[in-house]
Amino acid sequence: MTLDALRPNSLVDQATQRLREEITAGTWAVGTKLPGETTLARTLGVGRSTVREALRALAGAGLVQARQGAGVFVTATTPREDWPARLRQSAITEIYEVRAMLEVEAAQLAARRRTPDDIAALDEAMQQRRRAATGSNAEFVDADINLHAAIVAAAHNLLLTGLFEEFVPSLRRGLIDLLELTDLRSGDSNHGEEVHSALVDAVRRGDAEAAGSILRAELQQTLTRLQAV
Amino acid sequence: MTLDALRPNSLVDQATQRLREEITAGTWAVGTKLPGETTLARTLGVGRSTVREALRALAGAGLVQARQGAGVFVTATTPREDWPARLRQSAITEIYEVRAMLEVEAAQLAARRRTPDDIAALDEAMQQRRRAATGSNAEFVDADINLHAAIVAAAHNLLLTGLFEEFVPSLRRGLIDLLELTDLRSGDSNHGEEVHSALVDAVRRGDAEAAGSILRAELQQTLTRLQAV
DNA sequence: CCTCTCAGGTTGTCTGCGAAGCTGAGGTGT
DNA sequence: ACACCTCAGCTTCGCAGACAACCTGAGAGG
Repeated sequence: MTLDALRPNSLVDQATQRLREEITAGTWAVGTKLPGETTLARTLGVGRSTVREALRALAGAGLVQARQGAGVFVTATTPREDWPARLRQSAITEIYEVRAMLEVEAAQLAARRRTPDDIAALDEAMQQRRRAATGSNAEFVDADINLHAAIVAAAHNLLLTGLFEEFVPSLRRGLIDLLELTDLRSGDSNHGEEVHSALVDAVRRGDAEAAGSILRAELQQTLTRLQAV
Repeated sequence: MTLDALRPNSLVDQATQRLREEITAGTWAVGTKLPGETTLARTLGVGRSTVREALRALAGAGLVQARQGAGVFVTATTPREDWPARLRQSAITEIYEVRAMLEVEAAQLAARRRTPDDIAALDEAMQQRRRAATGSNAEFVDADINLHAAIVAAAHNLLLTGLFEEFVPSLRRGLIDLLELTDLRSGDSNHGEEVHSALVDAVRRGDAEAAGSILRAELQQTLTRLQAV
């Protein structure tokens, strides 16, 4: 029961919420000073310590910043996005779609930029995926995702790598569910071996077009399967 | 000078940091209860209100959650990724590269999924971009980004739309800088008019291949310009 | 074995106090 | 006229104490 989250019970939570709303609404622009603690306490009708804790909560969320002797200043008007939560709420098909966008292009970049180290990592991940063929669905999915992560890493774009990592938990859940539901691996426990092998080879050869199209076809196929479930 | 951020001046900040470190280090697993406020105060050598404010900061960051009468519980061991900050730190070329990945595929999806409303929005954004041709670099960039945002929106993937919005601030800065430095618009204040017009038409016709390749070429060109700066 | 009661512990909130620090007005010296 | 200094008034910071509200688990009672 998430009833706790619905009722903004404590005064601190209420004060935090009201202040957050005013900040996001733009009542105080970025860089401007908030009213003093005592003033806020009077206007909100709460004690000073309550205001202080509310401001601390906002500071923890990255919206304000206090400077002793000077005041509390607005540092941002938009709260930090909670992407993990957002990913949990999004449909698996949407997640997979974005993942496909990132990864197809990443594979092309990887084919152009891969270093010997990258190729070694790809081979190792490929081996691991083969070994995981005898394991559980979760183990197989983990190995599969690791291989894909290695491809993304070979694109040598740190932002992209971080973004992909953000997707991994949702991806993992979605793929495991897919395997549980569709029996895709039955009789073919090492599902997708040839495709992935071809993909790694394309990256090794530096054949960007091949890498991109192989991966696009594979991801597209899985996406339609996901949509069918 | 960002010296303020480096020295964890206040006791609350120090307490917050120490608690955060312990949580991320796994001293207390997710779901477990932290020691009581009075105990923490004694352990950390600070007053109870100081501990309370530190806990509020962690709560604001999504690491802990307090339940009156029960205690303070760990809700996560990894802090929320601060993607805006991460984007600010990333190189503009990396940002632009990822943006290109997302947007090229988004344009293809948009060509397949666009509704009459989407097309109306695209036309409106295109008009606005033409009008902004007489304005400042910042205004022109804003109009340009709005058009691209409209294309992404037409792909009808909420996750993708949110992701793109996250990129906008960094994109805006990078593009404005590029215009300031390269004089790209001098003598051609409505730079890229034909390309964008062709792009919108491709989406209107539902020609995914054309939309994708037009946008890829355009973004690639800008990317090489960015790398040259 | 189930239910109720309750003592002890915990967080929530307020108030008062003093310390530390910033800021701008106004004076001072050159 | 300009640069520098001083300082009063504001702000946040931190502590302590008090009490309220609430949760939890142990033990009494059915």
